Amino acid sequence: MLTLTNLTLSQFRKILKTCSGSTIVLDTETTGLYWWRSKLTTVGFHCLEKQIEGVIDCGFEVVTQDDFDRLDDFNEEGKEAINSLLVSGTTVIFHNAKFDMGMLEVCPETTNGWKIIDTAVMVHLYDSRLKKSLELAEKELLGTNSKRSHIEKAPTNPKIRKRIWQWPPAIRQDYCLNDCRVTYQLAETLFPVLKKLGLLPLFWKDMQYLKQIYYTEHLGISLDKQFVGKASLAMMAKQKELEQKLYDAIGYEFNWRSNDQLSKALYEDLGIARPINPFAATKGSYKTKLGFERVKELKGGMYNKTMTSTFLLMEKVHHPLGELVASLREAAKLYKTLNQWLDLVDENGIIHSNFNVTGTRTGRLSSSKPNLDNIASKVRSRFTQGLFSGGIIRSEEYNLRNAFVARLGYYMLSIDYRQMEMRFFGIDSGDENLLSFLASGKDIHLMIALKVWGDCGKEQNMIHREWSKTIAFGLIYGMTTGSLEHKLGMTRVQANKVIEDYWGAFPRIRPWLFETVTTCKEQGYIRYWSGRIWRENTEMFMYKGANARVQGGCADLLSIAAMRTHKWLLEKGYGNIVSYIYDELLMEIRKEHIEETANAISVIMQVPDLFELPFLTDCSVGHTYGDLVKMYQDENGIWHLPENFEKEQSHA
DNA sequence: TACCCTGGCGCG
DNA sequence: AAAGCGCGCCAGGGTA
Repeated sequence: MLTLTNLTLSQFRKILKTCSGSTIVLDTETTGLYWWRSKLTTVGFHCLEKQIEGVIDCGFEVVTQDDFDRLDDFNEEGKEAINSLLVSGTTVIFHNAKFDMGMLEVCPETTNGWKIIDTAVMVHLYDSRLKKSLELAEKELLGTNSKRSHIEKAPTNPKIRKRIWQWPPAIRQDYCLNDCRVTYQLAETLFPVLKKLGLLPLFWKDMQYLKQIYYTEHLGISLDKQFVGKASLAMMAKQKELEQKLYDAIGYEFNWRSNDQLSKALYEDLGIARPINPFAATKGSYKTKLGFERVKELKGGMYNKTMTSTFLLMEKVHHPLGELVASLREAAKLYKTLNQWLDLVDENGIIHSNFNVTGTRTGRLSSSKPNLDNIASKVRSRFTQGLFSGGIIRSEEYNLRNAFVARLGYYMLSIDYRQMEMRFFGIDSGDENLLSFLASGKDIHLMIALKVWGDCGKEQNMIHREWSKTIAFGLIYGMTTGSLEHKLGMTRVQANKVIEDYWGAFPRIRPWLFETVTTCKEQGYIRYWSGRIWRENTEMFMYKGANARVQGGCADLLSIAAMRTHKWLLEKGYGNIVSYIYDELLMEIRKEHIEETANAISVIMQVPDLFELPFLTDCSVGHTYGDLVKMYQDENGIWHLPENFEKEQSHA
């Protein structure tokens, strides 16, 4: 193997050209972790076939702003070289492809059709429990730790040791080359393993999906900075006001974020009676979902120490300060979220969230920097345990989804699945009752709610429906009677009745769960409909496989629907997907094509070729992610813009 | 100082 | 150790 360091750009181009059509590894060293604002210091490559590896480097330690600015030429030329030399027939291996591709500004989708292999995704498909950093993947799968010797050569100052861009170029280049070699070894090791496990079709699907997600991340989503600024000020004022109220009530100032201090203030200094913690340590025997009798002393429990969760404060303490603390926490949290967005927005007002393919145990995407999956909606949850999510509508500046707006000439179009997990559970378990409920279009949660609690008036029924929903998932995924008892403030007898009603409604729950655990016990993993595997070796956690095959199965379904949607949108030129939120695709669509798109994508998302039962959707439209209004579906199932849509929207 | 863990809370 | 599941982010508090 010929190793070449300190390459000039023209040497680099020449060698890269000789590797065209082969399999190569590319790795970059950069000034940070954000592809859209960090800069390249180093690019390494490794090609076993041609017995050559090499690295180009900016050639200096990047310390000052001046140094940072000096990187521009190197970046421009380096990107140009890679862009022009990657051609169809070449396979490029990366560890975390989206990042390196972002730094290099290349993607086979938009350039010359070369092929991607991402070793981080390989690791994830092999065993989603493993850490995906190159260092830990190497340790786990190759049994070596080659980074160590390189890091030891780096400057000893702990700050600089973490900043590769400040390392001497020679050490940095060796480090980068080493990463390339390790990445190659990972690919070489894992490829036959994935093949043997029958995971290659899924792997290639994920590589295709990766390119699409790369596209989505680069397009980004437009942030309304004016709204964010306004809301941020409002939150700050609200926080100050509520803080003062709390201090006045307690009688002194303290750090309310510290649960130790808050607990002391409430229960000691103010003398509020300490609540009995419903989630405290449980003793003795209880029945598991599968009917096993388990005798055990469970240590700890939730909220056992400080008893300051909103749930306890509001539902058990019943003191006005509970509401105050909850509102204070909310304002503070929203304030921090808004400020994070201002930090993460690019110079064009665009937010580039990361949609991580390797982030979850089950195969779902996760979103980070910022997380677009958990943005507070206009409906405020009241209970932290998720038992009740209806009721309180947030005022405009509290609805943070208002911050994400459609670009000029576009509307936001959201299409989500109706009862996706219930539907999937019905299919996966083959539960006849559930399937017929779903096929009939009946509101299963409401029906169960009426059966359990009776008709208590429309408003109360809707609350019961929310409870019913949570309980349904809880029971599918292994919630015990004790937990249900406490959460709903029921007696054991009542809780048992609720459970019996559910098991009566969905008789396949228990056998399906049992089969999942048995399969996992036999082979160490379970396999979803999509072919993805979920591993678990510890028997007492195998019940989690039930959730995994539903949650992960839905995720793989959505990824297929999303790829078909993306393709359709590109062909039509009507707009783009801007976010993927578990059971929902958020799109930005040209105003004049909303109805056509809603109808076409609804059908596409049903994936009628994959399952007996179509996955029905709901469509909503708006100017922002926060003001989506449900579209109207006529008797023929055709979607239309809501009545008076423009009029309603324009007042805002 | 730089981690690591935990609690709290937003979403599906 | 863990018996509804899956995330990410922030802040506090303890430890090396």
